[in-house]
Amino acid sequence: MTKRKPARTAVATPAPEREQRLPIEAIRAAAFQQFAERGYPVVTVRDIMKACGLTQGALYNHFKSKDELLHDIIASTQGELERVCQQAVAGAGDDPRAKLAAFVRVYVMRHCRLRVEALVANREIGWLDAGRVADIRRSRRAIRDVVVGILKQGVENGLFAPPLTGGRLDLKAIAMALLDQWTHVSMWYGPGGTIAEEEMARLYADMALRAVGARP
Amino acid sequence: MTKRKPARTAVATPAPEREQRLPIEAIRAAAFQQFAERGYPVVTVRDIMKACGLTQGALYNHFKSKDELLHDIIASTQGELERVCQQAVAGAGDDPRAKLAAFVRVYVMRHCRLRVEALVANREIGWLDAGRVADIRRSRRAIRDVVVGILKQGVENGLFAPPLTGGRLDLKAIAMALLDQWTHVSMWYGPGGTIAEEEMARLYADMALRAVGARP
DNA sequence: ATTGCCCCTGAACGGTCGTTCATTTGGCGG
DNA sequence: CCGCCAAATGAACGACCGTTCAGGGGCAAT
Repeated sequence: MTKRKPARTAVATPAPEREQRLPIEAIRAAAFQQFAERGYPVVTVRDIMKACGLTQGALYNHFKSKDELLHDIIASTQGELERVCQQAVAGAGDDPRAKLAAFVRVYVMRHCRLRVEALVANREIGWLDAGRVADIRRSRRAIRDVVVGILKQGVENGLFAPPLTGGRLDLKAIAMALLDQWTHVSMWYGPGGTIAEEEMARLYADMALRAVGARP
Repeated sequence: MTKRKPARTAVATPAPEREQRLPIEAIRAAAFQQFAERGYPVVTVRDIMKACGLTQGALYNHFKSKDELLHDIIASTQGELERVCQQAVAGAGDDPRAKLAAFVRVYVMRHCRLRVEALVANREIGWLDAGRVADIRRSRRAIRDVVVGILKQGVENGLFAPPLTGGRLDLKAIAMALLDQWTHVSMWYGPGGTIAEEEMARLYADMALRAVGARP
């Protein structure tokens, strides 16, 4: 994100990368990579299109604007995240401890494995104009509410005993704190690290269950 | 951060804001505000200077470049954060539980109170060029190592029993996870919220002590 | 009154940006 | 072999960027 010019790692193939089947998919992939590495506002349309072997003008055969391209790739990532999270919870039985563990496992592993996509979806959302940003925020709130729901169930069943906030129980704040932790794994987890995704997910699940005071 | 043009909230005073004593301080304050609201790359030099009643060229009487301005305000924030964190730990006695609680308290309260500064220091660091980013990263590592040190002491004294990662104890990963949580309070905590800074700090300290398995 | 200095002004410069569009390309059904 | 149309080209456009710089006060010391 530091240098403003593309890194140009190698000059072996004049047509960079291997040919993607659909040009629109190649554009999406190149945009993901470049937005993640250098940030939306400094990545130019020319950069993206050069990275998939086309010229600037060709972008507008597939997207109305650079802004729509960003929304497209963020929305697809965010939508699938919401889907897999809800699916993980739904398939974890009735025990809120199992639900929370399943949620953390899916959420953290996805943020490790799809590091680039998660990074773009979480960091570049602010560049969308007001109209497009609304449904992304809605999806985020939905995910947060899934966590709040699990916590609420656990508290009602007497299985969770989370810390209080000023004498009161604020599950929304706790859910935000936990989600911040899980989300930002994508900022520093690297495949070069010594910890496998599986172990990462386990660590975070353990910490979450302890933080909310889950009965053993 | 969405709109590219300054918000222009009111037109009451043609000279916006009240007069700051030193122009250089006014520039710093305006830059903080604008970078936090809209992001470094889309805030222009003209925007910043207009916000403190000057014209573009005057910036270069105080800073060598826009880049140096960003580094200046980030480095001062980061430096003071490092200072207050180390001071909090030093003045908390020998019990690692008290040290950790004191650290979290200072760190979280600072990220609530100085929301704007924390936001800029954490989000805009990537726009600095490689030379300037180095000492910011060093300071961040130093802060992380303070946390790792507290955890290590607690484990050695048998006062902390943190979760394992693949059979091994990875204090660095745990410290990163906790710091992510504490740092990103500045992303969603607002003075409009119903939770006071004090209670926020207490909540996060409670969660941290539970997460690392502190003995009661 | 004059000097020197600091600070500010605002036009100007060379680039680069997102986007448009007239034109060319290329593959395919007939 | 022809016509067709979606898709790609690359020059062009207007706007705006960070930075420079010659010129112009204002004010303290001389």
